[in-house]
Amino acid sequence: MTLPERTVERLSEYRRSLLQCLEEGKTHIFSHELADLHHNTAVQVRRDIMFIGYTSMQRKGYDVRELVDVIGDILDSERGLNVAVIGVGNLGRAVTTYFVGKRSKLNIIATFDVDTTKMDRVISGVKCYPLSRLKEVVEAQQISIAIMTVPADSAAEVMAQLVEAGIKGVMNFTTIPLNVPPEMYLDEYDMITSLEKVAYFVKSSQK
Amino acid sequence: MTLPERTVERLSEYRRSLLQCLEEGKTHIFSHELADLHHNTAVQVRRDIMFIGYTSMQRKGYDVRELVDVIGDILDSERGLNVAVIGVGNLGRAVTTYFVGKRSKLNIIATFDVDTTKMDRVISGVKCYPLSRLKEVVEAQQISIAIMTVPADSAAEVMAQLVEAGIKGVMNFTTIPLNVPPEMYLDEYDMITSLEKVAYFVKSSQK
DNA sequence: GATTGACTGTGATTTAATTAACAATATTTT
DNA sequence: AAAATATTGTTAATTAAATCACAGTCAATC
Repeated sequence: MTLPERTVERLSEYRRSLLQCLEEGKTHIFSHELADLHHNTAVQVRRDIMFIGYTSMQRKGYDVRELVDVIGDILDSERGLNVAVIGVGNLGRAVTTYFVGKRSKLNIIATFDVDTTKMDRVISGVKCYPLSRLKEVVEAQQISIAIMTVPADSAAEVMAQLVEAGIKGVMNFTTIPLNVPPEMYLDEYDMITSLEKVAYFVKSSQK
Repeated sequence: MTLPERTVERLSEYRRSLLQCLEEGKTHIFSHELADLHHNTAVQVRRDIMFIGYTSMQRKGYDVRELVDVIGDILDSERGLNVAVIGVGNLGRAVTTYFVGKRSKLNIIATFDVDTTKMDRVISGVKCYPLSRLKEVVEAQQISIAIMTVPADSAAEVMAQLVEAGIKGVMNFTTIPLNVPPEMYLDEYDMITSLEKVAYFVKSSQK
């Protein structure tokens, strides 16, 4: 059984808040509290939690620790997954520093770039390799996920190399939509679209 | 009438491809061609275009130029909207350079940061102001949209200042969900969630 | 000039996601 | 210990989004 996409997203977000709760020493949390933290309703929270089959201490709210663990069982792979960032521009650097240090089963363990002057640079402890060594490094280090932050004009070509290298899932931040074979999971995010959407709704609300 | 959120997103994406077509001298495009460019179906494209009330030259496909203009009428504000980037870290810089130069009715015209050593630095032609001058600059330059790229721990406080300054729409890239008054439009994007989602679907597909 | 083929535009249907409604349960209050 | 309260888990209803199915149109072909 695979969960609805939106539920997966929300679980990831809930977990972040729950970990925060743990740090603050909060051991139990009600559905409406979790909802309030996420522009969300209590019913939605309960529904999401129902999907993963966890059930609470009735009337005391959810046990934060347990819930974190159950979400972990769902979202994380047992041994963790290795991730590479492709393209060490501003965005690539931002993403890399963003992730490193976040406790997680996802480890960014390599970055790649065509620009050989960037080789062996280390960003937040992560080493940069030449793109030509992609396949070799991906195989040696068992990297299964790639984050694409290359310029739009090289995206298609680089994508082909990722497929060839055996990457299983891609997070695409370039502004052009990419095509991938069906067995590969692809998620795309386009900042310009997001901003245009904000602009549209701002505009609509004003008149 | 406001359009469905997803339609708005897709229109923004279509426009990008259409502009690309124009550059290549392609004057007409079929719904299925546009669909193929966007992991999408021809019906969905036609439905989206139907929403904006444009109708094609039957049988020749859509007139690319006209369609770009119609989408512009929908998405863009007449005089354009001014945008500020709040937080000049890696991500803030990436976003800024990303946007500048893209022909668009959205102009990033200022960045803000608390770190005063960054003042008067210019990123891709955009000047950096101290956060303390937010309200003043926002009013003087009629900035209506903010892109939040500050560290998580200062996000809530900065958000309050944005509200106070009269910002109408916010694109939030910090990892904590923000609360805004109902008249303000907020869109949030969380890279960690996206990546965890990719990991989940990679994991699910493998067993 | 009838017939075919290639598209578009759109009502009807299906599927996915959210929300409402409420029974069940545990806790506190009276 | 009965009544009131707060909260969950879940079925049913609703809404939003995507897809199907097909009539209508134009241009090309027979």
